[in-house]
Amino acid sequence: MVRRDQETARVTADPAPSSEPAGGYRKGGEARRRILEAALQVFAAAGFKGATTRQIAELAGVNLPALKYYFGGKAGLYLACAEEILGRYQTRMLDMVAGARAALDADLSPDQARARLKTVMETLADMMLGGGEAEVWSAFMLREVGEQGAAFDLLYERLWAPGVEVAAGLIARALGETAARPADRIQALLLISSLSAFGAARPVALKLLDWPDARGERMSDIKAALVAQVDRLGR
Amino acid sequence: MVRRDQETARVTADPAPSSEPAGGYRKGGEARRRILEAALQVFAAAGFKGATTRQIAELAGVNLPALKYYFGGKAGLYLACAEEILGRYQTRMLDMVAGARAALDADLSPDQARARLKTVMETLADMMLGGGEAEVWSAFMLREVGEQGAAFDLLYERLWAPGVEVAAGLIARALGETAARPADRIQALLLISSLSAFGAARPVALKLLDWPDARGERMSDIKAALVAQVDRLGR
DNA sequence: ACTAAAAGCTATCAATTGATACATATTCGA
DNA sequence: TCGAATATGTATCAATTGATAGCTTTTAGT
Repeated sequence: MVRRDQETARVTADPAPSSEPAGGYRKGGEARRRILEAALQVFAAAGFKGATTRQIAELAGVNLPALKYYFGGKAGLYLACAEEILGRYQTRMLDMVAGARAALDADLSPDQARARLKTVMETLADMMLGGGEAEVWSAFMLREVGEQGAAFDLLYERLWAPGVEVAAGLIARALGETAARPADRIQALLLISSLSAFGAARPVALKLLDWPDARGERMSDIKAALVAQVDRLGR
Repeated sequence: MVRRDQETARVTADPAPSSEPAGGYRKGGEARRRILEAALQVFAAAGFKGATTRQIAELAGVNLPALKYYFGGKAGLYLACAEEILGRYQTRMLDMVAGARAALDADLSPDQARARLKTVMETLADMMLGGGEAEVWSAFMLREVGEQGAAFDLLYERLWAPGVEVAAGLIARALGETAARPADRIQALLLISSLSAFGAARPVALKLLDWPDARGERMSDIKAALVAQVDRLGR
């Protein structure tokens, strides 16, 4: 599977404005946004290879060459999706992560660290499982984790590694340690990965629990279980 | 994506012996096994749609029509893989699961239940992460969980549901309950899903921990974290 | 050794898919 | 209003892919 880089692809292409078109035309940016939104959904549902450009174009309500025009091709569109997700995720999580980092740099008590970790996990659960648009982002990222695709490094450096590191730091502080040990990182990884029970494995989980969905009261049950796990860390 | 049923596919085909060929020819069964083995690996790595029949044929060292000859087509081969996995998994886990069930039916003490759950998790970790052939099976199943493909029902009924149910039963008993409550099932799901940190998300985990692999001493660290989680259940 | 069944192989087809050449339409600054 | 930049559309290509028709080779029973 050859995935040409977005830049490389656009060298052979003609006028394609990969970033936002300069002028701000009436319909131009609109089509670009619709394509990106459609691509997010289709890529999330089918992965890079499974998604077809025709599917995306149809869902976006544009014709096929529009994808090349705006993103240089399928690979460029995929990368643009990853960057879009990165931006949106950071917008949502930045305050919380920055707050946790600052608190860790200052003197955060073990109990405070534990409380913060609970909040982080609840927010993460809301985002990844809550039925909002972030659910699509999570599905996209989950595929990328498995496929080791073109966006892996980007998402790893900017999202996953910082996220796990903060969680590991909070765990370490909750246990009264000065810095995160490998065991803390393992616990952080296990904790975050357990969310996949209702993410990637949701069909199994819902069927097994005889739930129609994972909203409302049932979401509260999930969060309660997560909080309980945090509560018991190191005790 | 149209996936014809294996049987349907074989109606139009000619002499294809989907189950083991009658006679027991010298080379016949050998080729069939090689195809199945190759298909397991390729499907696990690329998913149903991502895998190509040519890839499988090449890895198996056979020509393309051999796939149709023995399995009726790509869809039939996929189903055969699922059944093969089911069989192999059950062979490995049956004793443990049956033992746990029997113990639950008899009077198992909370501490005994907890110890048994630890063993189950360690065995599961060895299978899913230990680098053996079962790792390929796990990858195959993980894709099926996400894609909700043709083998979903089969694997759910015969593998996932019984497995989670046993784990939930052990958790319930460990907590001194008489039967598994929904919260116990949730905990069981979270516990098992956390293994995906070193399954589907292994590249991320290894990079983050700066590990070359997850074997030997490092596997012990993972198991220790899992056992610790079980140890803290309900405490 | 002979025959029919079983197994294996080459060549090719039709459908799908990503890409793009090329024509047309729209927008906006002058 | 004119023209260049921008945007959208149609038609088509070449590569990939699953499938299979038809031929050859091997095997097992006699």
